Amino acid sequence: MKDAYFPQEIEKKWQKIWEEKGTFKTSDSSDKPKYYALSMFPYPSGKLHMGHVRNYTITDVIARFKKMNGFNVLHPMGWDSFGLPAENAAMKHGANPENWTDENIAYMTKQLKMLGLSYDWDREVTTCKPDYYKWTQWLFLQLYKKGLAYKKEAAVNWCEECGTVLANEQVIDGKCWRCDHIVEKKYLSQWFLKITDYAEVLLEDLDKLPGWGDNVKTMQANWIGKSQGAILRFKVVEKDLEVPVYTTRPDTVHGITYLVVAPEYKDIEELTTPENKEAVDAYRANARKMTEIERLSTDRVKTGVPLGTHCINPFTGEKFPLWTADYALVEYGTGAVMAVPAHDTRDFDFAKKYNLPLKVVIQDSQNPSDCKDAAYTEPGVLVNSNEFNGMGNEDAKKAITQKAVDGGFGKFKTQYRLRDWLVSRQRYWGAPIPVVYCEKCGIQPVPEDQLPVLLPKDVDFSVVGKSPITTSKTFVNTTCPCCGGPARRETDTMDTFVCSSWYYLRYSDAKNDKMPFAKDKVNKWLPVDQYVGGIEHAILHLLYSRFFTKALRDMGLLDFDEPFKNLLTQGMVLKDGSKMSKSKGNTVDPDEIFENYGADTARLFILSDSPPARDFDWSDAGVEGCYKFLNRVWRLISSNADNISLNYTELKAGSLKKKDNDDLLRVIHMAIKGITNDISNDFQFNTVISKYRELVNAIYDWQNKKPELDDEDKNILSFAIVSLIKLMSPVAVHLTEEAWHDLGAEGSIHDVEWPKWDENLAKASSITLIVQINGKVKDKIEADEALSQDELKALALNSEKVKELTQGKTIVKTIVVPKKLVNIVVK
RNA sequence: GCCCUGGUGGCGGAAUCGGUAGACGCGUCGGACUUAAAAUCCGGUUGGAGUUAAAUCCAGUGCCAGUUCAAGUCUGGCCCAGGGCACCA
Repeated sequence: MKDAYFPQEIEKKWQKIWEEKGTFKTSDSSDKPKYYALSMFPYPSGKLHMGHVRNYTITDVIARFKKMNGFNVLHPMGWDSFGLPAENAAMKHGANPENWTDENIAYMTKQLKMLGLSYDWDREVTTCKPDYYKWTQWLFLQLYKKGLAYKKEAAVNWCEECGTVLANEQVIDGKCWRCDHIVEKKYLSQWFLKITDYAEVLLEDLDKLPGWGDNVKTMQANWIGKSQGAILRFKVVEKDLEVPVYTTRPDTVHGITYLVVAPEYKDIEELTTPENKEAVDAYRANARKMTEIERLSTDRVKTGVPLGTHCINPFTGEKFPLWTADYALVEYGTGAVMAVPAHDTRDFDFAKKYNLPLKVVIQDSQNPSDCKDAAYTEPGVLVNSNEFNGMGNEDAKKAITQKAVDGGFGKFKTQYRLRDWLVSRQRYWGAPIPVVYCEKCGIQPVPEDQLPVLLPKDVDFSVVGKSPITTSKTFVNTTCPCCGGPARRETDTMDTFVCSSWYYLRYSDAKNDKMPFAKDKVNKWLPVDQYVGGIEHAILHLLYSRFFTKALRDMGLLDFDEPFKNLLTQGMVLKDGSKMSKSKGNTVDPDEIFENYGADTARLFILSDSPPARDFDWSDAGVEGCYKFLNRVWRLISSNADNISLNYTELKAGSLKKKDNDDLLRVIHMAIKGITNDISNDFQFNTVISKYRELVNAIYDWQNKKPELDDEDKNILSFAIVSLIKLMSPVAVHLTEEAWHDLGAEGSIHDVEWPKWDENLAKASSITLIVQINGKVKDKIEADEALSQDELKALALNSEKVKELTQGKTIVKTIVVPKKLVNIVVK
């Protein structure tokens, strides 16, 4: 074994050997229980960043740990390779998105291999390749057959910068998720996936995911936005029309003093009198011009105009006016709101501004309010509400809705905020939506035996204002699969999130050319046992994937309800307290770290300083520290190469004659126990690495006190070093392999079993008894752990310290915690 | 406004059940080795009081109460930071 540690040399060597020997291939047939460890696959943007390094290292260590613990592990990797950056790069450089993507994949693959990740590359999936997107298209057709994919004209989010529509989930604070451009509303005919059919079960099944963090589950629950209430219908006085409203507060129905419809409400023109038309039209035109951000700003002063017509409250017979105001949203509920200014803060503000009346119908019986200064929105008892007076408002919600049901003017209603998923994109670099339009036959799905619908090559990427794909004559013009007549192909492609909604299924059967995956294989490997990725996908990818899994289950393609059993959302990688980004110029290039320190140092460091779920602050000194530690480990092994034998005798409790050797044996067992528990318990890799250091420090300390080693010493040292190598092998994958072979081992360290500990040895030989007086530590006594509670008590009371401090005081009582502590309570 | 997460030394962070607060590392200070430096090794490092040095004592886990023999940990009420949702009726 060489004296000095040369990571660059040994890392390349082992990467090559592992690849040749297929060390990390996964077999479909194995007696071992399965374990599926998965990182969110990357977009091939060009180069890995530290966020990738962190993500993949975490998953890799998990995969290796599970493999050593007897699992048949699936740990695959692939590329989320459709999407706009490739197309933008193509437009800028006159290249083809495919070439740009391929080059990036090749470079990033090389980087992943340099990191020493244990992927089974035979299962690689690349979403932009026809052998993958054929099945994305096939799945789209299955959704279409089930009525879960449909086309409709709707107000949609449009990003001018990206030249395409976006899903609701891709609009962040009124801006495009990708380019930050302000999103506009457009009326367009677009393809949607009917995720709303699954709103209830997507919400309910969050309870089946104890392995997900509450933060992600709450974000999804908020996004789905379930509320329970009622639809109430109000007759219009001047017209033969009704206005239905959705409300969660039917208990306040007697307090309605006006009603608001959204400026885009479908019957608004009918509901406007000729005298009010001019003002209403102007208001609506103005609302149209406003951006979503302006319109949805909560601190904006509410505005509106009266329509001139009125409704009748069926509960009171009272007549009240209709208004239009942009605080009513056309896309939620019915697009109309019953206004109860006394019990809703928004209605209160609006009523105040326009001097609309206010009627109190709910009161806190202890402390009634007249609601002159603020709306009363807390629970209470009904007043001014006819037969419901005196009823608690929660009961009244049911009773009043029931009256509306009985009277034929209302019903109970559960409402969700979740909207259907808009999946068409007016871009080239995506999976073409497999549909053609025929003048005679209408929308026709492409027959399955004609899949894939390939992306055309004869496109002009320099076009502005439309999708490049529309410039391909060979693509656009086609024949109708139904009548054989001339037809036009759909030129929209699918949102990349469609491709990524099922890739984790494909890994189970990546080479299948008859099906997206075989049912037995997908059922064997899925659900994913541990999914690791960034929090930014809390709603987008993770919600879409859950929807896909449930839809595919209902089609009989698979037999499980949820795709990801456990989810670890890793924190961001920061530098100097802020997120690494090119614009801030605080990025660290993984290549430089590999070159200067090696991949093992990078892996060790990225796991060392913070628990995986928390943000990680990159520091150059920290990297240096990890590199030094690996050198220290290397020296420990290389300087002892002659003293270490892989054929050491197994050491049991009491088998060692020397006290210091027995102590070291205990330290080793404690390390095995501690490290195993830290990984098993939420993957606390930062403390795992502390324990590596403690073990190494302990071995050095032990050795520094021994000028000469006899047979017993050599035996315990061998056990110590072999245990250390095994424990470190999931993290320092190259160094441990090199050391393992230098010590004369035959097979790979990555095929050995995880070490086991003996409970009797995983603790110190004696205990430190803590002696407290009134709960404060006053003394520490080394004691035999076999001592009884009475003996411990006696020991504590006999301590000089205690005698001194209790002198002249009364001992009220004494609490003994076995093997740990004695607390003496004195007055 | 609602929801989630977090708040512990100069810094990152540790502390299964309520039972030694600050593991391990970074930084820093001192020492050894060296002609010197690097590398390496050894030691100190929460604050304050105290002492030639020690011993020792006091305070301390965002704030205020509470429960308990004992609270970083449990309960109630706040404050702050990060993230999510938001005129959703």
